Amino acid sequence: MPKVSQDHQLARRRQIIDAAITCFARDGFHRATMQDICREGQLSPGAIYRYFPAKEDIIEAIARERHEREAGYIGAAIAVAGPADALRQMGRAFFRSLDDPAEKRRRRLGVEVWAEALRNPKIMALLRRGIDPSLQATAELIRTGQKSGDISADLDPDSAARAILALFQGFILQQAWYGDIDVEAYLATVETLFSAVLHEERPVTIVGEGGVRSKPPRRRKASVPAQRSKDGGA
Amino acid sequence: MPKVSQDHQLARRRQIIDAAITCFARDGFHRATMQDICREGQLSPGAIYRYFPAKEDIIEAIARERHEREAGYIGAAIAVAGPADALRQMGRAFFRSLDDPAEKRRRRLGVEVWAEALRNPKIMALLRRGIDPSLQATAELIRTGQKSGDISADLDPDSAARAILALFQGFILQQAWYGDIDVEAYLATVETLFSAVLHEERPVTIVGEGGVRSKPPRRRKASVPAQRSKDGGA
Amino acid sequence: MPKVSQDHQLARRRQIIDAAITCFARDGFHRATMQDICREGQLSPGAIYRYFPAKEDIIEAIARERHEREAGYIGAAIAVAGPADALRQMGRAFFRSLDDPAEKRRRRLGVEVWAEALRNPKIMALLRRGIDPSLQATAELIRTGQKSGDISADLDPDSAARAILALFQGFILQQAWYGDIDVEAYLATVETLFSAVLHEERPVTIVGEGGVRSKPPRRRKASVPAQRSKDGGA
Amino acid sequence: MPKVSQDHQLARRRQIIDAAITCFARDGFHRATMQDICREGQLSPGAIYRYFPAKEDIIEAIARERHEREAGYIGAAIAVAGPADALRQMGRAFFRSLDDPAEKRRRRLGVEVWAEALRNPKIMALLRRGIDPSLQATAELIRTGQKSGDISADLDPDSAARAILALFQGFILQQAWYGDIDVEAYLATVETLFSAVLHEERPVTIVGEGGVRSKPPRRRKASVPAQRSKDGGA
DNA sequence: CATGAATGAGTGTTCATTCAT
DNA sequence: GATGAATGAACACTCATTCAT
Repeated sequence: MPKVSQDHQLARRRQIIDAAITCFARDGFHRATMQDICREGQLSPGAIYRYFPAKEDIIEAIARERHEREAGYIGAAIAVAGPADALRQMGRAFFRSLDDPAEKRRRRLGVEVWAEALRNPKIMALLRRGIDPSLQATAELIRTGQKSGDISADLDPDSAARAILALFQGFILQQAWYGDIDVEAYLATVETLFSAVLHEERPVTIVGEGGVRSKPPRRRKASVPAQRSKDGGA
Repeated sequence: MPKVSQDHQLARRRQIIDAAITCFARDGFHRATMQDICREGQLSPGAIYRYFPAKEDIIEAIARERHEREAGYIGAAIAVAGPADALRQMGRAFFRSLDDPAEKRRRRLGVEVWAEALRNPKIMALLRRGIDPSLQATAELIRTGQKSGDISADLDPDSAARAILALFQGFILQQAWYGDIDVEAYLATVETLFSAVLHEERPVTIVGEGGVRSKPPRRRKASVPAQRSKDGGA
Repeated sequence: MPKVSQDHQLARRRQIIDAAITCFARDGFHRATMQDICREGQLSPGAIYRYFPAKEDIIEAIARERHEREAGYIGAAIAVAGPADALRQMGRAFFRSLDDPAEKRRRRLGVEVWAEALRNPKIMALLRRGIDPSLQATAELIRTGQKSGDISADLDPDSAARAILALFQGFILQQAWYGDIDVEAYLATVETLFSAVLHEERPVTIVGEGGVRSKPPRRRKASVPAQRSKDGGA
Repeated sequence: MPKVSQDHQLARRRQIIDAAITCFARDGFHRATMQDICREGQLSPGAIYRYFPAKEDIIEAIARERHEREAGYIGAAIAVAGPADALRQMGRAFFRSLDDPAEKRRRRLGVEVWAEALRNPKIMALLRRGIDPSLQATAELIRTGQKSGDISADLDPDSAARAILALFQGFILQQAWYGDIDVEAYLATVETLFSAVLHEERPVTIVGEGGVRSKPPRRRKASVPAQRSKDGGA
C-alpha cells in the first residue's frame, strides 16, 4: 500500500507544518514548544517525531515551503512580454499577495526565518536557494531591458535587483510590525520611483494567488504624472 | 565614592552589553545563555544581575541603544539646507555607517531585534520610538520639499517615507546575510531611483560616525558605472 | 487506557508525595531540594513536574492530606453517644494515632507546616479548613454537653476548644522534639484535667487508624500511677 | 579602648539582631535574605559578617535570647509562696506577656524556631536549654505541692508539666495564626481545668514585663464553680 | 572598621526528545 | 503506527559569603 501510506504521510506532514506555522507565528520559533505544536495539531509528540526528526527540521520544512512559493512570483512574471512590464508585474503580484491574511501571517513568520538564517546555515542555504535566483533573474531582466532600451542604462542591474528586493522585504517587515499598511499606496510609490527608469507600460496579465486574470493597465495618479517629471530620463 | 562608583557602574554596563552583543550576534537571543555572556564578559552571573534584573533587560538595553543611535541620522540630516538634500544626506549617512564593521555586527543583531519585537511589546515600543519619528520626519521633509517644489508632488509622503525605510531595512538584512554587499553601488542605485523625484542637489556637509567633513556633490553618472564592474554576470 | 492511566497517575502522586514527605521531614521544606525528592522517589524532575506544577504545590498537597486526615478524628468522635464521651473519644483517638511511627514522621512535618502557614496564605487557608471546623465542632460538643448537664457550665466553650487543641498541638511539638514522650501518661493527665468538667463516662467504641474496636471504660486511677514509674526524677 | 569597643560591638549586635527579627518575623528564616537584613538594619553585608560568621548564627543568637527570656517566667514564679500559687502565677505571667505586641511578633518567630530546631541540633540544644529546666522546675513544683497536699496526687508531675507547656505552646501557635485570641478567656479556661487539682489560692504578686505589682486574688466565674464538680478530688 | 561589588555553587523549572506499551 | 509518560541536560536566576578598597 505505498499509495495510501504516502498520502497519509503527506497529510500528517501538512498537519504538523500547519500547526507549527500557527504556533511559530504566534510565539516565535524559540518560545513555541513542541507541546504547543502537539496541542495545536492534536498530535502526540511521538507522532511528530515520526515525521520530523527534530524541531529544527520543522522550521526547515517551513522555510523550504516559503522558498518554493517565492520562486513562483518571479517565474510567473518572466513569462510576461517585455522586461519592464515583467518587473511591474512581479511587484504587483508580490505586494497584492500580502492582502491575503494567511500570507500575512506566514510573512510574519518569515521575519523570524530571516533572523534564524543568520545562525543556522541550513536555513540560510534554503533562503538563498529562494532569493539568489530571484535576484539574478531580476538583474537579468534589467540587463535585457537595458539592451532593448526599455530600462534606463543608468541602473546597475545587481544593485537595482537588491533595491527591489529591499522594497519587498522592508514592506514585509513594516507590515508585520504595523499590521495595516496601505499596500496600494506603497505599490504606487514604488512604481513612481521606477517610472523614471522603466520606460513603458503595456497591458499586462496579472497572476495572483488564485490563478491568472486579465487586467487593463492601471493608470493611477501616483504613477502617471511621474512620467512627466523634469529629468525623467535621468 | 559616588563619582568613581558611577563611572564604574557605566563601565560595567558597557562591559555587559558588549559581551551580550557579541553573544547575541553570534548565537541569537535565545540560544545565547547567560553563562555565555558571563564567559564572554569575564563576569559572574551575580555581577550581571546587579546591573540587569533579567536577560530580557539586556536585550532591551541593546534595543534602546540602537534606537538612540538611529535618531542621530535623521536629526543630523534635517539640519542640512534643503529638504531634497536632507534626504540625500540622510541616506548617505545611513548607508556609509554600514561600512563600520562594528556597526555591521550590531545591525546583524538588529535583525534579531526585528523578530523579537513581534513577540515582545516592550521591544516593539522601543523600536517604534526609534522608527516612528524617523518615518514622520522623513514624510514631513518630503511635504516641505513638495511645497517648495524641490520634490515631485506625485509622491505620497507617507508611503515614500516607508519606501525609504524599506530600502534601508532590506539593505541591512541583505548585508547581514551576504556580508559583502557593495554599499556605494546600492547607494548610487537608490539615488538614481530618487533622482526623478528629488529635483536638485547642492554641496552638502556629510556627518558620519567619525565627525563632520566637507564633500563636493557626487554626480550620479560618475559613480554608477564604476560599480558595474563588480559581480557583473549575475 | 483511562482506567489504568488514572490508577497510575494516583500511584505517581503518592510516590512523589511520599518521597517529598521523607525529604521535607528530614531537611525541611526549604532545605530539601527538588533534586532530593527526585533521588528519594527515583524520578526525574520532569516526571515530578508532570504531576505538580511547583514545589509549593507538593507542600500544599501534603498539607491538604493532613487536613483530610484530621477531619476524621472529630467526625468519628461525634458519632459517639454523649458529648462528654465524644470529647474523651476524640482525645484518645488523636493521641493514640501518634503511636504509629509513620504518623509521628508526618506530624514532624506538620510543625513545618505550622510555620509555613504563617508566610503562605494558601497553606494557612488549608490549615484553617482543617482546624476551624474541628474547633467549632468541639465548642459545639461542649455547648451540647453543657445543656444536657454532662459538661460543667463554667467552661467557655470556645476557649475550652482552643485549650483542647493546644493540648494536642503542644504534644505534637514536644513529641517531634523529644521523640519518645509517653502518650498514655500524657493522655491520662489530660483526662484528669478534664475529669472535673466532664461529668460521666460510659463504655465507648474506639475508632483508631486500623479500624473499630470495642473497649471497656478506662478508670483513671488505674492508668495514671502506672506511668509514674517512668522518668520519675524529672 | 576596650570599653568603647565593647559597647559598640554590643550595639551593632543588637542592631543586627533587631533587623533580623523584623525580617525573619515577616518572611521566615529561609525567605528572608541577608540583603533584606542589611536594608532593614541600614548595614552593609560586610558589617554583619564582622559580628556574625553566618546567617545561621544570627538565628542562633535570636533563639538564645528567647531562651534567656523564657527562664525568667519560671524563676520569678518559684519565688512565690506556695507551689499551687506559683503555678497560677507562672501561667498568668506567661499569658499576659502575650498582650505585648512586640512579644507577639517575637513569638511568631518562635514558631519558626520550633521548626528550625527539628533540623538544626544547635537550635534544638538551645531550645532545650530553655525548656527542659522549665519542665523540670514545673514538675518539681507539682511534686512539692503533692507532698504538701496543695496539689492532687492523681497528677503525674512530668506529664502535667508537659500539659502545661502544651497549653502555652498551643496558645502561641494559635495566636500566631489567628492574631486576636482572647488571652483572658483562655487563661480563665486553663485555670478552671487546673482548679480541680490545685487546691488553694492566696493573694499573689504578679511579675509582668514591666516590673512587679501587687494584685488581689482574681475570683472568676470560670474557676470557682469547677471546684464543686462531682468528682473534683479524683 | 566599613563598604558594597563581586562571586559561583546551587535553585526551581523547562522542554526537546525517547521509548515501553 | 501512535501514544504520552518519562527523561535529564540545560536554563535563568538567587543569595550567602568574601575581600579589595
